[in-house]
Amino acid sequence: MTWQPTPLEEQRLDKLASLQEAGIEPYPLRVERTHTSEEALALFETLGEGEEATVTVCGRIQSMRDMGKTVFAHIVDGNGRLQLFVRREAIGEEGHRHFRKLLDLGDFVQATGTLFRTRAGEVSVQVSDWKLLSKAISPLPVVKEQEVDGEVVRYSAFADVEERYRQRYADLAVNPDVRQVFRTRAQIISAMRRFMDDHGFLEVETPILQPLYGGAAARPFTTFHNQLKQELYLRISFELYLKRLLVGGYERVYEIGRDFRNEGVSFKHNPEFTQMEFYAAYWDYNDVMAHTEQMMAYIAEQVTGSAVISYQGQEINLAPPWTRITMRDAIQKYTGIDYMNHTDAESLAVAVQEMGKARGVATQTPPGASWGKLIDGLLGDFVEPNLVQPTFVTQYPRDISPLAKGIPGDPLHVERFEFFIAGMEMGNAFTELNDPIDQRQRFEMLQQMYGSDDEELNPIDEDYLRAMRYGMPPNGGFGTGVDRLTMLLTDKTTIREVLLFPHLRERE
RNA sequence: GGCCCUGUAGCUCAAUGGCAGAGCAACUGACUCUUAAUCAGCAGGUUGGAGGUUCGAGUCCUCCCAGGGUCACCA
Repeated sequence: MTWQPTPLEEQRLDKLASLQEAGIEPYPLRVERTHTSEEALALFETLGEGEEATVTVCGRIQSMRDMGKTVFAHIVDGNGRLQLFVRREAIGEEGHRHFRKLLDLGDFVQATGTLFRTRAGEVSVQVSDWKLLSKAISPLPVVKEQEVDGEVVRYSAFADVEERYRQRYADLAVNPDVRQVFRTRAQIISAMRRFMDDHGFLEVETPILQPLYGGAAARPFTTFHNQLKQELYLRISFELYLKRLLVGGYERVYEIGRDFRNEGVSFKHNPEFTQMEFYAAYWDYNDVMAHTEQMMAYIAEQVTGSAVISYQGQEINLAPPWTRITMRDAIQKYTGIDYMNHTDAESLAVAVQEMGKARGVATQTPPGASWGKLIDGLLGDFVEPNLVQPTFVTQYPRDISPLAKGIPGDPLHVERFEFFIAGMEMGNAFTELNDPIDQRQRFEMLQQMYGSDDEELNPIDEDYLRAMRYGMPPNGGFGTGVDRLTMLLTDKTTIREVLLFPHLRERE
């Protein structure tokens, strides 16, 4: 949609013209900053009696209080804010008038002057010269803040969630706490990367555009390469490529990147999301569990200063060791059903229905759901919400775990775990299947289970099987959602608050 | 996709079916150090969109759009 200036924008365009008439360049090329606001404030504290310091600072005008002869303005820069004290005697009649009349909230300015403390006690810049750096045409939402008993109270905050997401730049510009969320997110990823690097893992990048998709049960996005005349899929996981690298001789690899799943959006689902997966040769899922709990505690400590965090008013302790419970015990504990007494889908569905009736709760046993799917459904409905403290749920049904190694003597389970924190699934891992014959059978079993028109059915990846036939070391693998981890460590209840530009429906 | 809720000035919000309002921002001015500055004045609207009921609709009805919640779906 083309831009039609609003009346407020027309006023600012008029000011822009006045500035240019006065010979002021509204979008100059060069900036002469000597100090950030933070540095300027620190510098002032080091000054001795009678000492002076001149600084040139830059930032966006956040507030302006015009007292006639004197104008007080706060500018905000990357890490803080600073008050400008603009006095007519100090900068001359014209500079004073232009500052008062032609600048607006939202403009970027540069100001030069000496640091001093006002009568009210705030360290400020006594401006002797200023320069416009960028004229803002559209008014940012006005946010006023006041300090009451050390707490910052905000007024008229920009709060409409839809507009905040659609215009994240404006959200970030006026809401410092939002800026902080994404700093924390960067720290989380940085700490995760450090932990992996320090444990001998090699960071790699594998294809996002893939001729075949796999590694998860999800519908992919499809696209097309014109010159190759080839249909391509955006990856739904990294798994099959990372394990090829173990065949190639790397012992420990990981990747942090974007996965794409063509599914519904919700408070914990976005069509593209960030995952970290790793694979370690000679590890089994017990080793992966130990690594997981250490890593999560490390990240929390690095980011929040403690392995004990607060999420939605609940205290959560990420320090190892975490609770470990088998799937069978977990289901039994929270539903009363021992699914080993119902080892086929039909019988288990009956047991689930009876349990639901007895407890007066709705249960879902969709026709055609496999035994494993039913168990997974019970986990999601009855167990997951209770797992507030970090918990590993271990030993998953084989039929929903086609890439995990079986447990010897147990035809129904595999060495797989998921871990849960704050009632949310945070990750998935297993002792990886490295037997190419078994793997082919698992893939073929899936083909029968899903039916050929089910889009969640992964095509059989013959190249992956070929790689495995060259010999893949036994290994443990792991995947976790970085967005959900960020939600946890920033105390946010929706994934959109931790994505800079969450996906929204197109308007009009 | 089902159900529920929401959409009014740039921002935050009012308005029993009866003249669309307030605060902040803007604009005009006053003011010797203010900090949600203050004071005086002035302006700002297709009430998300399209229909309908009614003498009269921001308000009631239908459809559509967008968002939120919830359920379904989603390893």
